[in-house]
Amino acid sequence: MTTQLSTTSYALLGLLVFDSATSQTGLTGYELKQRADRTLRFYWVSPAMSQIYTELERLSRSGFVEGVDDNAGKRTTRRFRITTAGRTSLTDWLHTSEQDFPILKHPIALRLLMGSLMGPGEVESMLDGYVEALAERRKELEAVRELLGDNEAVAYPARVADWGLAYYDSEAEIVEKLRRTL
Amino acid sequence: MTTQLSTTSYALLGLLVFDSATSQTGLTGYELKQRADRTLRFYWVSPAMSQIYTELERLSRSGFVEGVDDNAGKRTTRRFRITTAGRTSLTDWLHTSEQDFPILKHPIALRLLMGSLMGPGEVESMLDGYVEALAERRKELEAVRELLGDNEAVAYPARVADWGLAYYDSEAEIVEKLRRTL
DNA sequence: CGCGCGTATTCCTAACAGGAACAGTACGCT
DNA sequence: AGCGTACTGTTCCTGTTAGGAATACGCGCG
Repeated sequence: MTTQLSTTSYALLGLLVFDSATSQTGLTGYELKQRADRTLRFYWVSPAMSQIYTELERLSRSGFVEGVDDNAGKRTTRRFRITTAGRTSLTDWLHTSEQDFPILKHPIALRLLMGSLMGPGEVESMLDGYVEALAERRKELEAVRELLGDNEAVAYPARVADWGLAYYDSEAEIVEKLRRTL
Repeated sequence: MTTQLSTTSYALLGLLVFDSATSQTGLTGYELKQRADRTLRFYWVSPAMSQIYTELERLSRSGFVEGVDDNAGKRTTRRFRITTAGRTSLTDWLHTSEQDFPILKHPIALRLLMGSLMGPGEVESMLDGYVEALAERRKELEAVRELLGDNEAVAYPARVADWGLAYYDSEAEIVEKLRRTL
């Protein structure tokens, strides 16, 4: 009897697993959001704050995470750790679930589709802007990649980062080539 | 005073513009869904039926589309056409709005992040499965591309399709290379 | 004629985004 | 010491989106 969770739930569980490798105390919702912003957003979405807290609530009810009140300092916050049940659920998911195809929401491609409704210079400058944005993104991801180094413990995250970098490179190349055909 | 619409709204308006080039009668919500499934889903999401109808309702209230009852045949359906106001709104959007960065929801990359929690063979077979799915997708998009041909009227959609094909190729290459490093 | 499939629409529910609101904490500046 | 500001931490609200179930008509086929 496995409780059904959303992919985003499992993504958060994953973050908590990685945290548990180096820390006993667990993470607050706020900290979880920061980690998601740093890494998850490149390959998935970084969930809204509101969603993180509701997700933690749900995971907590299912027994996959446990929230402990932290009274260090006057202010009380809740720190969440993954439970063994949570670990099991996560690995079960990794083993069994259908992997579905990536979803792309590509506003630039969508606009290009209607390129005939735009002026000729406009399409070009849109694509140029996109190439710039890609370079920026690449730089951000590069910083993450360097942080990972060649540490064996984070070999998989490093591979994913490399994947992302290669993707940005190829995307930039495709768009530049495309721009020249206009 | 431009009414604020979602990107998906504009995507639907775009479909209606293209339709209006070849037909007077307009499209039903159902037909709109089919067109979205055929083309939009590669670069954006194909909205759920429920969303298409609510979107049409909203667009209709804003005066960007007009719905006409169609009594040909015994059954009454509503067919929607874009209005001149709708056209204006769409081109305004193409001209002025911020273009934001694509959003990728990549379940495979997400799983690979947690590769250390999976068995060694599992990661490989996951990637293999993905490469296969990519090939299938590519074939579907190729069919769309061939439909477009080198017709000047759909030059932009053809370019977007080419972009998509190049993306699938590069993605497959990256993943295959990645798989070899495991 | 009855069955199944494609067409067409509506409704319901849960997930999700985004931001406002609120409050405590830390730190530097004067 | 007091003040402002930025960061941390959580909750709430509203609207949007996803997904699927439910309904119903039409058409063609055995």
